[in-house]
Amino acid sequence: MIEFKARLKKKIHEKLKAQFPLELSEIEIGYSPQQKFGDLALAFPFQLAKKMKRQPRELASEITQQLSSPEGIQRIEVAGAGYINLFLDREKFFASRLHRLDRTSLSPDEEKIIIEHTNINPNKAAHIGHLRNACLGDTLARCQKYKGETVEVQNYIDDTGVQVADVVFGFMDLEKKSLPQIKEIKEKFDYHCWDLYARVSSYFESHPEAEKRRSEILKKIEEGKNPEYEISYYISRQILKAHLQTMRRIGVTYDVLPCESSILHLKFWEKAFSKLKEKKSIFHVDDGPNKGCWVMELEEEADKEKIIVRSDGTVTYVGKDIAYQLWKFGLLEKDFYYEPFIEENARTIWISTAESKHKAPSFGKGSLVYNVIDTRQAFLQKVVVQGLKTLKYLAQAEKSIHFSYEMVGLSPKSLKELGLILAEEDKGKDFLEVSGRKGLGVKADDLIDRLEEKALTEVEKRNPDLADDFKKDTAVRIAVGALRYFMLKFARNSLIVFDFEEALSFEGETGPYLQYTLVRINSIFRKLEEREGFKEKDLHALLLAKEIPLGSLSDQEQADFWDVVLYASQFEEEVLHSIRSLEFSHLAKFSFNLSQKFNSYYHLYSILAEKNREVKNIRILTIHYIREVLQKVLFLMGIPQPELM
RNA sequence: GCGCCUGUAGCUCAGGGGAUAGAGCGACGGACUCCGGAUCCGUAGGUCGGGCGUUCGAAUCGCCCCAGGCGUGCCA
Repeated sequence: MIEFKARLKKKIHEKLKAQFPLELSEIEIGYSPQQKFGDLALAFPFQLAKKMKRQPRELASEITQQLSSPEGIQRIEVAGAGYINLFLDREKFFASRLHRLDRTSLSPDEEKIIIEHTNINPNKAAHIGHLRNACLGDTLARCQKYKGETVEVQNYIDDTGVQVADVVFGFMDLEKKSLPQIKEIKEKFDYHCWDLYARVSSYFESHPEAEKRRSEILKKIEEGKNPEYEISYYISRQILKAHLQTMRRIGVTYDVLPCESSILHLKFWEKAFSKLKEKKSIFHVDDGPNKGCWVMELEEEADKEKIIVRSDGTVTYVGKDIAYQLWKFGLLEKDFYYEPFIEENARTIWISTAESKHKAPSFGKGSLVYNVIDTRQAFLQKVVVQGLKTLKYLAQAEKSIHFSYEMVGLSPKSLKELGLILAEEDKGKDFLEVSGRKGLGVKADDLIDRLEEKALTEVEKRNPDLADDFKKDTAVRIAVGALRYFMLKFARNSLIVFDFEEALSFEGETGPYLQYTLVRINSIFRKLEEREGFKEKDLHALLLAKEIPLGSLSDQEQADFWDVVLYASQFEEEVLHSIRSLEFSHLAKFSFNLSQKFNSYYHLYSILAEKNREVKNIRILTIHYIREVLQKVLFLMGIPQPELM
């Protein structure tokens, strides 16, 4: 539809530009709200009427005369106060859609796109908030790749921060364990650390004197070659592996894992620091409360300054982030080394190192960078962009995009289900923030386990005779479908108050509903083959038709057929719209609406039982078209396809 | 205080300046001698937080109020 509209727009402009003051960009082609108003609608006569000081309706009819019937358009009508409604030539349009099924009208705009997402501190298990992040980031990556872009997915690992140090403290000082003893832990390691981290946090609250030990651990981790460092290294790598495995379960993967430890050892910050000083992006403060710090003045609030380097000379998190952002654009004049971290489906995921030991691909040097981080970090992301601006990297500042989204909260009901007790201060709240520090949250693997369990029960109910492995595999797909759709269906600025009942639902607007729709379509094709020997090649023969003779359909069926086909044809527009607005709830909505339209159609028009060959063939082509679109859109959302369910 | 975000049906949420504001859940009532009922059809349910403005046209844009959330650390 994108290329169809583009051609049409040009044609309209050609025909009108001599007589009307109309720019190509002013012609917007929208969709009519109802079939009786046609398929496409032009509203520009309203603007034109104003410009020319004339009646819109009158102008619209003049324009309609002038346009006659462009190619592909069967009829043009003036409607309402001045709309021009276009009726497509359905037979030609549908045939051309079928011919274009394996082509795309999208094309890349960038050299290379970098998407950073997930970024979980490697000191505890992943939770539902992280799942939202990963689902959004992964869907963006899939859509950009579909568009034809070169995409690199980075997952930043903060392996030297206080969170990891806290768990080191937990193991060494609270549990009194040595590294060999830690390695013997049988329990799921990320789960063990989840509890331990919460214990450490509350320990620090009641034992302020332990602070000293905490800073000592931090220092030792940075120095390396001591038990604290060895343990921290073990923890962060072990938990990172657990995170990657969790994400693998829902079909999310990465290209490279840049680590903070590498940034530290390779002195990325020092390089960035000298650049910032050189360009006077940051200033040394000589007196006042921030005496001794290096600060950046904030664009919008001139009286406020953001500390980049503390008075003791250590750099803050934002400072390191600026260095990392410069690296992503290839502007730092420094680079990481890499080694393979794990193999996944015959693909290597690389992790950054401080030494050159392996031949590795080149990463970074993006032309467009997305940072998928929740909205609470908006301020810091702004500071990072301002860093680029003050360094005069204006183009890159424009191309640093904070893909922000609201957090996932917990309803008091789901807390109760988890057996967690509300703190006094939290009573009366509608929702609670997920907090790793407090151990407050739904662990990602727990949720996926529960989804799989429920899906398995449902599969058992419907298909008791299938092989166990097959049932299990199907349940996994359904679970992933349910989870990924759930994470995408909300607009990104909408706070998700997590509720088990809602998340575990497989009916209505859910992933399984979409999967079920596809399974149904496939089942029709399977039966066509079983009962009538209708094969792939027979379908291909039908697809070649130059025109589809819709005359054999009843008026009502023509209308119903057209409703679903015209909608399905908007797929790539939806992809583009979702990318541009970073709003993948559009894509989710589209897939759901399309499924709904199919399901209604399905109940009205039988395919297998239809006697009229022409009618039957059109129906076969219709559901094939829907299937093709639905498969693509599900893939973009990372929703797997079950064979049966 | 300042900045960002949110307010739409009982609940959860969609709505890209355009024609009669839509789904899902829940409630109630129905559906094929069947291509899979994880489905479909119908009914009830709305001062789009309030006000003013811009516009041929506002849930959508602007301003002001009201209510809520999140930022605003020499934490990350």
